[in-house]
Amino acid sequence: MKFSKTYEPNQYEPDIYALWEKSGAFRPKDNPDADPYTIVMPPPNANGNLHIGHGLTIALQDILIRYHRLKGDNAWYIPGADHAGFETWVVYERRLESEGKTRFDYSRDDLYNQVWNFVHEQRGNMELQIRALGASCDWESLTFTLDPKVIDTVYGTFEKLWHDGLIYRGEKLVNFCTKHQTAFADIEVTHKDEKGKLWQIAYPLVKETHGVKELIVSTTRPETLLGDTAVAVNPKDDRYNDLIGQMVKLPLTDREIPIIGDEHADMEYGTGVVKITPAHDQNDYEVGQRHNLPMITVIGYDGKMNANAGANYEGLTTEQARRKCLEVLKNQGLLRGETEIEHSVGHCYKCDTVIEPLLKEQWFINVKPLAERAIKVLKEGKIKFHPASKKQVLINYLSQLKDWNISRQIPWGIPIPAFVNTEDPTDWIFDTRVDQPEIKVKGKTYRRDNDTFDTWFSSGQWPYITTSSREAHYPTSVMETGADLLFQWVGRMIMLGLYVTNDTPFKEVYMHGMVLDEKGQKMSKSKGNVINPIEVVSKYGSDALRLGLIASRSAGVNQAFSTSKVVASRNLCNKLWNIARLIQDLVDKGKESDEVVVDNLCEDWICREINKTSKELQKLLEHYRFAEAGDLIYDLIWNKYADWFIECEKLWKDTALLKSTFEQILIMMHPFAPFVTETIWQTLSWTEGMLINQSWPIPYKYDEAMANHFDELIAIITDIRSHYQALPGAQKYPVAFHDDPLMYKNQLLIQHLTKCPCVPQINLNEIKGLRLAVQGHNIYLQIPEDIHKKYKANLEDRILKLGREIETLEARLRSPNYVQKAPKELVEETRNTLAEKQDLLGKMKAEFSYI
RNA sequence: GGGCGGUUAGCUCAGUUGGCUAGAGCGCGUCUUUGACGUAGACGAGGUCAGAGGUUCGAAUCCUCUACCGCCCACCA
Repeated sequence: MKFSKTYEPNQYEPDIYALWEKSGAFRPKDNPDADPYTIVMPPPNANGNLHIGHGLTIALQDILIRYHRLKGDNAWYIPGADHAGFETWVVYERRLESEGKTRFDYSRDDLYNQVWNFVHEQRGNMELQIRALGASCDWESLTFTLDPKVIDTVYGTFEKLWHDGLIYRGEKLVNFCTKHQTAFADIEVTHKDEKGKLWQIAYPLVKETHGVKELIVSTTRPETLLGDTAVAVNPKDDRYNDLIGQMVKLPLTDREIPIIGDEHADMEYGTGVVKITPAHDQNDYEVGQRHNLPMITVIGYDGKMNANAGANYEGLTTEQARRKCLEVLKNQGLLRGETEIEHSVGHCYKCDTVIEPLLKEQWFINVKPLAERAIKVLKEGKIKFHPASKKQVLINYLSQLKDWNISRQIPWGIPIPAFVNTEDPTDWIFDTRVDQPEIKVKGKTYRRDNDTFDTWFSSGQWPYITTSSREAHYPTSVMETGADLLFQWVGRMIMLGLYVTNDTPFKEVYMHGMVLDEKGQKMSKSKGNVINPIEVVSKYGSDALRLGLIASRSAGVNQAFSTSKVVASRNLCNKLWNIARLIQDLVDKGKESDEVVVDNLCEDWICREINKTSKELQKLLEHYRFAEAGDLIYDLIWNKYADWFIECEKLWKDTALLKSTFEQILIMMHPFAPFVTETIWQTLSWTEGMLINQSWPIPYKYDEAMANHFDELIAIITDIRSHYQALPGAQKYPVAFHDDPLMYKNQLLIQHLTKCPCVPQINLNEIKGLRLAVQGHNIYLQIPEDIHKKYKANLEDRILKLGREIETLEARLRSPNYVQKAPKELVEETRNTLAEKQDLLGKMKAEFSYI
């Protein structure tokens, strides 16, 4: 294979990935002397396409995994696929709808099988996309969330919770979507602030007391009046507390309901009287529990008023019922006013239907003991968070967490392994024979619960399920996922992990923010601003996407996608490619020598820079500072290696060192740009094996003084170039020096890098021309006097600038506080710098006066 | 109502424990057809680090307040 002029990612990426995969490079090495390093991939939806967020998540995880693999750890990156219960079900139900069918046309088992086939038709796509992103994951360990081992573990956990009394079945108010016909956990409900109305309605007292004839309640939902079973006042409220125990006539009905005293009634709000509808409002439900109030359900699961609402209202939607109630109340003179308010309304996160709190029998987890344990562990600092602030946010959330409803009324998911006695609805048993609608136990018939688990109940167990075949890999090293999943997923993994394994599921958590569109807007299909990562890959390459995504991005912060960053990254890959092309060329033409000898300034210097970068890179990656790490390697490759070292080596042509340094650079760059680095490795004539399997570089030996000298040379050369650019005309003038060993030894190099005509050594009495403003050197551009005069303004600027710098330093040293209190080295350094600058200024001024 | 985060160059953003001349990419200006790369090279311009106060020898960085902008949680009838 040869190096083409530009790097064409598409030409190599699929083959390179196949090479890795076939060779088994993604499998953990299981080396007994090495440390395990484990990342579990948050499983993408099995039947979905990857979005740009997956691009980021895989980039971050794969950088860590490849880095640790190079460091010699037993790196294990475990891929997954999520059956995504509700998400997938919504997609499938839409498809049924388009065929004119509904879920009620089939049995649950039928539907399950249909969706199973649907998902398996789609599934390969997602996996191909993960490959295109370069994820070096162990495909043999791929776990699908409906694999038998997952279901077994989930059932085991359910059983354990059952036996420990942490699972209960109860009729409670649940968040119900009347379109999707299923309940949700609290966290799945999207709350939106909306404009609404607050109506005041009079409830007449049955018996006038102390001159009070009626109570006025305020409500945003007049239609629920039909289900009221009390009105509440605050027991401390002197206006009303002597009415407690009296009855009011419930308008629109012939019922009489009691006035009760309860703290829930806020004296400050409205009239201080609140209607209580235990069957349709969470607060009222709790009031109802405290006061043993009857619960009257007036809204059915279809979202329409039911028979309890009375013949006038039955069959109406809540919206229609609301209008009718208001109209009748108005006619009866009981509607006493309305005010505009803004209040928060729960919506289904998929279809936006208003979530109806409805009474339903469901399985709940008593989360309190689980949450308390998680809080304890978090407070002890057992799990490190990035960003750190997320830890407290999670603790706050867990502290107020309510019991978790894990039942879902959808057929796609893990069936709940519970059966009820057909003769006795309170007799539930645990049994895993969920493929049978009915079972017989001890002569009694039990019917299967047709509900499935909340997907997060199984995902919450992901770390110990996926690592079960290699126990040393649990707890996993780091959980890298989106910041939006802190409560939904991370919190639950911690709770369930502690409960089932007595250990935290991971040692650290890294959370990335959302990738927004270029304008900083959230991406969504409806806005049409979605960026497809695979399109970016095919246009710029997988590495460019990866580098572009991690650039300038810090933990937990939402940030816009930037095409210009992807382009810059693509250019970097091309740069690396061309460095390879040049080095290969030099190697081909050079003589055989494999001994690495560091004998030029630039060589000491590049060895030092590589060592420094390697050390710093390790530190940054261990602290999850991906963007800074990316910048650092960029700077090494482009600004140091290519711009200085390679330029110098065009003269020295030390092929052994070129080979060695370039290999080190490829290794360090590999986690960030796996494809181009491996492609280069496979293309170079002398490299063996695969880059992915190499070891992190060992530091070079070099001479620090030599490296420092090269820094001086850089300053000198830069100054010369700067003058060439600023001087009138395009003429390049000789660079003369006096009493300057560095210059003496590097004449050739200076000529090569500045294109100056010559580098003469001169005597003291020959000094003339323009002194370079480089401390500790006597270097002069030999420019004619007339040019020198024309250039006067520029020189004055330089002298003034130097003067300002000196003033700053002097002011600092004038302060006795600074001299006494600042660290000694710092003060010493300031003094030295000042002296050098003063010396230089003196010389420049003296020489300037000749003009 | 509670909590979290942001405000740094024209744009998008970095800036770890306070330290000397505040960085990057893109954009901008001038120059360069040097056989690795024009997806390039060289040089350069551009910042009162939102505002006010405080701590400190020293603050973009720590503390307090203010303004504006986001996000999350919460049962406000």
